Amino acid sequence: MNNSQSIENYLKVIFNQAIASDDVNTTSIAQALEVSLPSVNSMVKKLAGMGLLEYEKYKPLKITAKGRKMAAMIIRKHRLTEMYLVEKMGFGWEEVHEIAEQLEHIQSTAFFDRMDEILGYPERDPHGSPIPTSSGEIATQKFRLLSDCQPEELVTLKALSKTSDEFLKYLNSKGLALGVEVEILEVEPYDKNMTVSYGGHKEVLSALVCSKLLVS
Amino acid sequence: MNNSQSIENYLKVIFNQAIASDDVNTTSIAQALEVSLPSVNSMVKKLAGMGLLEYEKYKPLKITAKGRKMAAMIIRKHRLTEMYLVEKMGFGWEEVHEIAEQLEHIQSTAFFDRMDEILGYPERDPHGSPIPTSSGEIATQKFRLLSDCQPEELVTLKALSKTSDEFLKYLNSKGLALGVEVEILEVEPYDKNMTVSYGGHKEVLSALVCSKLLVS
DNA sequence: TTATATAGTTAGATTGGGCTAACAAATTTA
DNA sequence: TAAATTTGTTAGCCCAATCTAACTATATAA
Repeated sequence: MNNSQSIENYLKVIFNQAIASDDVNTTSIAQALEVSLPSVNSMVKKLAGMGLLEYEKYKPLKITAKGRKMAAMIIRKHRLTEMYLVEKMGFGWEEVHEIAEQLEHIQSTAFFDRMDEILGYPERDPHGSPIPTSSGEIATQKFRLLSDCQPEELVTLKALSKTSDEFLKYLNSKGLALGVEVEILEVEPYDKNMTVSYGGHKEVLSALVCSKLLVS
Repeated sequence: MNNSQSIENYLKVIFNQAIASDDVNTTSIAQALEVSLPSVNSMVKKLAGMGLLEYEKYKPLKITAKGRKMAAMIIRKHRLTEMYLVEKMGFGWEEVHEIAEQLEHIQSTAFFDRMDEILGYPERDPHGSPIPTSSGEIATQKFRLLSDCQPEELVTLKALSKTSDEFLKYLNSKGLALGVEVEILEVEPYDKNMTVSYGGHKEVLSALVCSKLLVS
């Protein structure tokens, strides 16, 4: 068996960091997975041996095409699962990450392909992140941050950038969901708090919140 | 984390063997899991240490109430999954065992409880085996073997005793499914082959097949 | 009832994935 | 540019789960 859960978790983290910065460093992997640096070091060597990474001592890591593809398949499983749990099993978008973290390691591709089919080949998961296709292609995110928008703009909430259960619960409490149209009324220059309007009422959103909302 | 997949697999096998013979021996566990005897020996000690088994050197093993309950929860996950895959995802009954073997190790009980709810709290899985409740109760099988029936009896196929993909495919090819009414026409004394009638046609079923069909 | 076969156990090695402690390279910053 | 900090590496250990080889009980059969 070539792919353990451990290997898959490393690959996923590395893939995600490669999107942000192309070069990946060992320390950030260690932090993301909450393991020690030596653990990362030895796993990185193993992944390199499997042709999933390019590794040279003391140099930044690079993920290979093979590694990228394998990571995409894991992320596909994760995001299809999240979508299925929300759409077909009635879970809330704040409940599904945890469950999908476990299900993404299921080997059977038939299982996920059937989910995909039942869902009608969705392009995005419940948090607006793109779902890789069964051939490993993944759409590039092309949304703006709400925090980069100006007063008087009218935008639609399309996705979230750094989610967590708490953040999702906060959004629930504010009635914010994907697809909601938001008008920017005012930006406070000092702390970048935004006063916005949606669903017929006004809200003040902090800079922290606005930096996690992707709109178009 | 107290329950690894390995522990769960041992427990499941031990539970199943305890149904058949109450006392369980090490060798049969080793065969079922395809591991060596020393591996079983050390795992058995660990399970005993966890209070799931009673173990004394050179004596037959006994599963404790705690062990039985934990095994029931794993089997519940397995059988609910099989039912869900067949009823809600369109898989054939010969495809689901493999997938359920993996899904049964998912921790989230909410996931399985939701399946249960969506399925309407089914009592049996697609192969007629009872599904333990969320509190760990499991219905006792009270069917007869088709091979124990006599000519002129009219029985209904209720469950299967020793399934495999090949056996299920064979049943598919013969149009045999749970709920089918079968009339026993003749039993050949020499080899116990049965001539039966169902769905408007006659078939001859071997003793091997008849010994795997549970009827009432 | 003794010999043999079977079942169970122990000792010790191996592999995967993790750790700490100690050290080396690279990068920052004074 | 030299010193200090951060980042990456190596050595060596641990634990879970497996294995083989060697041994001990128990059960079976001559």
